[in-house]
Amino acid sequence: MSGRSNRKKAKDASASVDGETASPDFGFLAELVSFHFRMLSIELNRAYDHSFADTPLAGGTGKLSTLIVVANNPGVSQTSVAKALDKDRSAMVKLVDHLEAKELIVRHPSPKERRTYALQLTDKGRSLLDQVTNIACRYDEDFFSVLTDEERDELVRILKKLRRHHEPGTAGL
Amino acid sequence: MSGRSNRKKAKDASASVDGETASPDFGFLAELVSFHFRMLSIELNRAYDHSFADTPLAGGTGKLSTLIVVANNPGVSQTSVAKALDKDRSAMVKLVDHLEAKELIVRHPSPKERRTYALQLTDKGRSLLDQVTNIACRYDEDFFSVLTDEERDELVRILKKLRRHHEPGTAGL
DNA sequence: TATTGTTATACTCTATAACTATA
DNA sequence: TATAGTTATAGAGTATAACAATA
Repeated sequence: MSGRSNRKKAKDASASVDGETASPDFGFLAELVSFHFRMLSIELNRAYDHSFADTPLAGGTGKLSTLIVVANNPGVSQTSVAKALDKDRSAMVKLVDHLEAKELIVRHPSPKERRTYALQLTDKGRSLLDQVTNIACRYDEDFFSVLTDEERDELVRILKKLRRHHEPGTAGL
Repeated sequence: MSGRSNRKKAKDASASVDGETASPDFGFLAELVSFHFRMLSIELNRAYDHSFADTPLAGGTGKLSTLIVVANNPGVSQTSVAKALDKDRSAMVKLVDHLEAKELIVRHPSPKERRTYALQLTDKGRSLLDQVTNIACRYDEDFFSVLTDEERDELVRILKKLRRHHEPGTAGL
């Protein structure tokens, strides 16, 4: 939390005067890890939308991740899925609504708990998941294909380490 | 784009049957780099909102980044800022509207280009930026404080490498 | 024709609050 | 009282299309 000041005050290339240089000066923004993280996050989401454009799961990653969690945990409740994906209960309602409307998921009445639903994939949902699994893996491979295997492993390791310290609830990965 | 299959088929801990285990099975989602990236991204954004809650720049990172880019490139046009931050022109309009309404930024008429505005910070904007700079740096430090210096440097290096290959336009970092 | 700023539209995501029915 | 699902609302982010003024 302290004693870390090995930041470069580079600011080399683009010292703009009238503000209309090709690549503007980002100031201390370029020194923030979170800035680079966020900028890449934009590209990652864009690549996702592009890869899944011709798919019923197009538009945000919520549908795919929900479908996968339900597929691997038949009978889950909405709240469980929401917690797993770090989403809100109310957000999950709309996601399940959407997936149910497309007949990919069913809300079964839960046997023990009359408050909850037991979510399950339909045959159509299972079939679709089989199809998009290839797209998802290729999308992920392609996006990070620039990295060496060592860099990729290191990135995953660092991401998991960060998640362990920032996710209060489900830090069991 | 090929020849990379060192994925572990771990799936150790939580093999749920009724779907109501503490931590559900994420299936192949847990094998995607993008999944871990996205999950951490949620926490990063949450941490930002928390850090800037008592600030005129609360609610999204767009206001802060815009303020910084304008501060470091006095006289930039809206489109330039939009391109730099990888945003849409129409999105930038609302951001500048918001910052202008709070008297942090002014839209000066551009001397040469009558189509464009020359954006500049007001004294109030400069003053605010001075204040929030500390918050921004502390927010970034704190979030990644779990990492060693070497891990942090490696993370930044990998992020920049990925950005270089995925940002078509402004890859000059 | 191309570009800048703008407006309108639409959908995702996130967050909050309040309601219902169960427990 | 606590929880699961729901509904409503709100703002941020992203994307597209179209328009007027200007180049």
